[in-house]
Amino acid sequence: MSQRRAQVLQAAIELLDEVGLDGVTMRLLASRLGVRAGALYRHYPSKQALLDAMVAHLVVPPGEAVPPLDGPWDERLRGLAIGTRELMLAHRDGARLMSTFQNPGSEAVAFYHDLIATLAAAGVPADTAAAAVDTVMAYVNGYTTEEQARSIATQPRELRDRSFRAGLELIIAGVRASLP
Amino acid sequence: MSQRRAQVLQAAIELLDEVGLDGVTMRLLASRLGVRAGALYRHYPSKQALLDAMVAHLVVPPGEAVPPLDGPWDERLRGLAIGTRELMLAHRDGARLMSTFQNPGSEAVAFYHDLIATLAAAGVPADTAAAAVDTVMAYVNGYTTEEQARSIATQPRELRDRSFRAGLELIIAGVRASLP
DNA sequence: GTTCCGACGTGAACAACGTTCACGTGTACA
DNA sequence: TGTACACGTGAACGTTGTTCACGTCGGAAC
Repeated sequence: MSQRRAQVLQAAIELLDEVGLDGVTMRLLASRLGVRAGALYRHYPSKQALLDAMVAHLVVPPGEAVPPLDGPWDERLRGLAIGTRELMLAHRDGARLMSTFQNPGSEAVAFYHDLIATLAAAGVPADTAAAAVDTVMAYVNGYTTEEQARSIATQPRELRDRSFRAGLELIIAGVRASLP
Repeated sequence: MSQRRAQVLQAAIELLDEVGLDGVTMRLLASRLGVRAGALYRHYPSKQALLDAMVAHLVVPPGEAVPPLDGPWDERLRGLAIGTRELMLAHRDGARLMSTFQNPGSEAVAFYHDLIATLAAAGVPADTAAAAVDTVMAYVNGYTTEEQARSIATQPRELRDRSFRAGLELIIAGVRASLP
């Protein structure tokens, strides 16, 4: 990736945290870089392409390895859920930003299948494992999206954490109850 | 509600099903009514107000009673989840539209508390009941949002129903396992 | 019957958005 | 010295939500 391209991406992420997703404008981003809006199209063919690059950069910060995914199956499921939520909460409107991403990406798909296989190896029936992962992901998306949409002047972080964990443990208990 | 106001709302919902949420434009909506865009502001102070009215109309079609909510607690929880998803799937981009709504509305809050009280009366501890409702709602939102975002050229409705039900039963099983 | 009012709509404008394009400008390499 | 390339300019285009001074028309009041 070109040097300038990376600078644009970096500035876009910083701008996101400052003004939120709706505030990220090609003109405003350009002005932060001391440049006119048209110049950005030298580096990204469209705003959507830039948003996609932001998601990819936030999901897998280059040079960082994916978490090991060890331990019993419930620990892995918990790790997936908590890690994903943490990723989304790390930036303003993180959940909404992720949902603008349509292209799942081959490594994300691979990660998904790995996780299911891992659960299966840990004793969870194949179809239950798939349902468990899907359910947890839907839950995390739904919970975190609403959490960030209404994050102004509501409960403190600790309470939201507790509430999130309570729902997660409910799902895990359901998976456990479905084991042979 | 004024006569014309209701016509605008009706046309907006029809337009939503035709062109999707992103296609709903004040100018296009006005042209469907044989009118210029500015005229719409006689009836709704902003586009957001119109979207809010659409959500309110779809959630509680005027003149229709809320479902009875009887039976054992798991039946009620199932009814909530399936009914909410059905509501969202009834219109194009329904889930995304609902999520543009910030104002929960007093009757929605009342419904929420009623449901929790109902679960409690059916033998679910108060905090477990609240967690259960929150978790189910987050799950439904997450599942249905993704479902509609990727609804083009994917699985048929029946398969998506089965997958949704599988996740829902997982959560219900989790609640059951948390009972004293 | 005239007057008045309120509901409704017009048409033109405004600011902001994403995007395009012909054109510059400087740096580095042959 | 010349040329290729990366980068940026500035002005425009079409679209969006929104505003506002101005019309029009029907019905109620005097």
